[in-house]
Amino acid sequence: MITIKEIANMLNVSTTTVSNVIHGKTKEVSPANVKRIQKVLKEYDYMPNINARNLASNRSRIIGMVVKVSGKENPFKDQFFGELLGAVEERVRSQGYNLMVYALSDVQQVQKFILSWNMDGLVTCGFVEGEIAYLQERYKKPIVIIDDYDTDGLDHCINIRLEDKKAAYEMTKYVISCGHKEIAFLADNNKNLDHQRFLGYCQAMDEAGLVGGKENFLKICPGNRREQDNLEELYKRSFAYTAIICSSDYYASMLLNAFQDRGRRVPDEISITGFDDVGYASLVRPALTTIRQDIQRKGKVAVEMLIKMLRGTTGEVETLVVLPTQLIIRDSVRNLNE
Amino acid sequence: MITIKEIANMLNVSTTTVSNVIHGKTKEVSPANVKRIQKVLKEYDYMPNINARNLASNRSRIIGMVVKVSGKENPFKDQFFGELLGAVEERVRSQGYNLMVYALSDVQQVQKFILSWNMDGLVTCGFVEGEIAYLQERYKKPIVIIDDYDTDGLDHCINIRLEDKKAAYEMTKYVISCGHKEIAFLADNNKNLDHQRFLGYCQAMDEAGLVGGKENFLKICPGNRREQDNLEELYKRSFAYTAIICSSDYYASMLLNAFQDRGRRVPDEISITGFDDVGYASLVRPALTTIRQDIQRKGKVAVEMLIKMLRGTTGEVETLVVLPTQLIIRDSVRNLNE
DNA sequence: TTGTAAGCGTTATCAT
DNA sequence: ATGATAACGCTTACAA
Repeated sequence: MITIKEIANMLNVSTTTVSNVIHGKTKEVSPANVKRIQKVLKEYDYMPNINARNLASNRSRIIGMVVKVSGKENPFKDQFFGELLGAVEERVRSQGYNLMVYALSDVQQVQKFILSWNMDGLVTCGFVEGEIAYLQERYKKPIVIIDDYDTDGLDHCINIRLEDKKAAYEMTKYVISCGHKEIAFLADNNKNLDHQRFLGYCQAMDEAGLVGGKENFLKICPGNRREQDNLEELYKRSFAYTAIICSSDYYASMLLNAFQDRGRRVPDEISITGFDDVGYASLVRPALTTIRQDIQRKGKVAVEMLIKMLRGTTGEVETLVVLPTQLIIRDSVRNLNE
Repeated sequence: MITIKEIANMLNVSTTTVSNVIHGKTKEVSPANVKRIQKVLKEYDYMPNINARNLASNRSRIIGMVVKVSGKENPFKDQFFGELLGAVEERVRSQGYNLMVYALSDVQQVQKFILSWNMDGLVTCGFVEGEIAYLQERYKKPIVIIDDYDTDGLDHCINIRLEDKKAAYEMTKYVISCGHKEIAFLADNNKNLDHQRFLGYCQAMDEAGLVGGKENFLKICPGNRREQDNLEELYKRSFAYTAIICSSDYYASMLLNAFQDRGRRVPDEISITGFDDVGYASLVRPALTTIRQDIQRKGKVAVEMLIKMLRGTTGEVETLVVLPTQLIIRDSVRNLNE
């Protein structure tokens, strides 16, 4: 690969002049030289050495996307993360940046990578309050936090999430409007966004004079060897309900199959709802009644907010973006009024 | 962030000495200095500036993953790519490299990025013969090509793919063994790996004295506004068959729903098979009879082969890896013999 | 309009 | 065991 210095020597000009042409500062260079230099640039297919450029200019044009994992899982197996990543990549690239991807379990690792590479900005997913604060303290550049709670108001950090509580509230209200009274809520934990969804469920139950609360929180434990026991137990407990609000399409589908395999008909005998509206939500049978979120947009907005901070647009950048959701009614909830 | 030079000044030693300690070459440094330096290193939380390191050492520890896209799609919406990426990321990271991800439609773009960043290696997906050759000519470092045909034997390139033809052959034979005679093959094109699968189908049909061939190739065109017309047409044509071999679970599921929505029962009235065994293959109803491939392993092997080339292990590195597949029998094929 | 030269933070060669 | 010092390729004052 040809370098600036080599070109400068070839043409008997200075590296400054070549550099200026490369960066389109043609006003500072005589037309004749612009031409000569551009010709060589093209002829030798000049490519800048980005490492050198970064070192000299103290920036990197790298944006990191790091998603938190526990254990050895592959988070991108989940359609949600895959789609999110794709949207982020597109935005990052089209804005002239480069995307580095990490699945990490430890903030210290995150710190090491973003500092060493001198990354210009970071998009994170799944880290919680203390962890973000840790990062924010030692990494003084923009951070976008996706789908987290309790991380508001940190300096140079932006939160992006859904109206989780409202969405779950509306879903629950819809199910109640179909005549259901014994309704459970299911998730794999009760923190962060799952907790918000749980709160929405509780509120709707409360307002309808029905009993929600912790005793109707069903915990699902997928991915370990007790999964089958867990499903069996959930199956048994499900007889106490006519409907179950699940915090993801993934769990809704698992339930769907576990129940149907055991001979329980959905939605005739029990109704099930999902969350996210991922690709297969409309593919499973019965098709899932669910909450749609626009994952693509989430990724896009994330990067755009990041870039806005990067450019340091003098106008203040909002520090929180809450994306809308939409109730999608399909076939997995039975109308008991009919 | 503290630099080597600063540490050296603080301790009145040379940068060489500090550098040696950083790299664990403690034999070349007096025990006393090792201790003093390590203490400062820890105390000030030294992080190397990777750009500087890369510039000086003429490597980058970056591995690029680039998947070809046409148009503005998000390839990572497809579970296959998501899972592949996750596996690649894990391997890359655990080997001490860093992953940069691009979805590109143009090899020239690829060239620009990999050369500018001085990437140590590349994993590609979806580029075809001429494109790979173009890259290989100007990028003299290891390239791993996933799921491509007609790219064999290029220098410093490794191919990784499935026994596509054999898998389709076996699937077709299985369907035939269930008593089917009118069997179609469905894909969105007839090139590359889809073509290989088509060939496997043809061979099985041939051997059984049945008629396969182009006239029973069904072309599906998803993702554009003619999608519904296309599905309607496929529905009509399907009456000529008792079974359809699809080249992906994705298409099999689409068909499943298009047919069932129109009142055609699967598998009672028509059988459908998939390919890949992605997550929802067992979630849709009827659960898909399909060909399983180990995507996780594909990604893992890809990176491992790449690293092997990188290390320039003197033993010759194989230039082609063909991964096995497995026929998974579920409920989407009817046994006509019973 | 053009050129000189310092500096970015490392690595690595070669003396000492 | 330790230290000077050049080199990596580029950006950017500053000078001419």
